[in-house]
Amino acid sequence: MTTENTDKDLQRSCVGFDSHDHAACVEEALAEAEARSAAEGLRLTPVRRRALEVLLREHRALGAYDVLDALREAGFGSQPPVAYRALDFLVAHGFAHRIERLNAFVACAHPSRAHAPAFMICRLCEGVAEAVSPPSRGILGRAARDAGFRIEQTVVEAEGICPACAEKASA
Amino acid sequence: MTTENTDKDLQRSCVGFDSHDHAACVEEALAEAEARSAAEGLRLTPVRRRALEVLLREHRALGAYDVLDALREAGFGSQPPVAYRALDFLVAHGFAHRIERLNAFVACAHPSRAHAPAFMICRLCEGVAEAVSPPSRGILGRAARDAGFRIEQTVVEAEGICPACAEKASA
DNA sequence: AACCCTCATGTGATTTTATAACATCTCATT
DNA sequence: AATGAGATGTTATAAAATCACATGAGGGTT
Repeated sequence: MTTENTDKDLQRSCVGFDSHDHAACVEEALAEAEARSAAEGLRLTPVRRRALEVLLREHRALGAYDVLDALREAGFGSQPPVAYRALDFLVAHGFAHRIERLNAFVACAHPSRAHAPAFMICRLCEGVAEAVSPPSRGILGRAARDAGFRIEQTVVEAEGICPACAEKASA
Repeated sequence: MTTENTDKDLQRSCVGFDSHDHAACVEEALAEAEARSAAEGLRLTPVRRRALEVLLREHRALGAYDVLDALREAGFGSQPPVAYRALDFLVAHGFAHRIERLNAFVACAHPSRAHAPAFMICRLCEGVAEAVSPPSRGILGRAARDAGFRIEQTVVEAEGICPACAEKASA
């Protein structure tokens, strides 16, 4: 985690897909998560908080075992359930999302607001951008209405090339 | 596979999500696949054909290992790559789709026509319905255009309750 | 304080899903 | 017959996820 700054910086520059003050953005998101947890009686325990921090810092999709490595290094348990349970909590309460396509997880970019997330995943830099989507619109909403299908949860993910990587590739 | 006719019938009645002459639908789809393979020089070999037939018959999402079991029973190889390779071929050429949410595969409901598929997955009967979607519309298309993201592939899946199961539940 | 209850954590073992690596086979072409 | 590309088969292993069970930490009650 400390030996690959070049790679990480590339990823960050690509993620979002715009640049920003990342340290501040992590702090802010953590503070917001704590505030909401307090308000809603959620138990954002040390492991859970740390797992969220890891996702926020990396700012891209991380596998459960990547998170587990980080948690182990931070002195928490070292078995898979440790990571999966923390991630389950974060996903269940909207602090993070699961990216099905990658079997991986990202911190939510729009926490504390109900939304059906849609993701753009860069195949080259692995960056993940989250778009807010008005629920029940688009093809799925229409098809569901036509079919009489009751949607409970949606998975909307696009894989492709982000602007930064496209530019890099063409240069 | 032969001892659960009741369950399978329930599933079938739920899938699509409408009823139809399933045997004919399977035959038709296989014939169509063969015709297209011949036309495009694709090699729809015995294993691949059989894998497609299995998916068509079940008419719901099957895990790779379910398909493998069926292939083994049919006298083909019994190791995972046998199923994964056949499924890779089917997916690559649009005869089947992968359902990321379920780590499973379904036969394509609209083969021989380019489309970005969208799925409705019933949480109760495991039925899967496929909607045709005009490419690059809806939330993803808009978000991608705004972000300058070049979409190569999309995953659009909704999980919920199909009409038949909803009716059954409320009855 | 002692008790109880609930939820969270830690660990070992296992299951499920997927791929790597390599030998053999098939079949069209030369 | 010789070649070569693609398909198949097998062994082994990797990657992702869950099960089962013991322990622990905090509340609330008596």
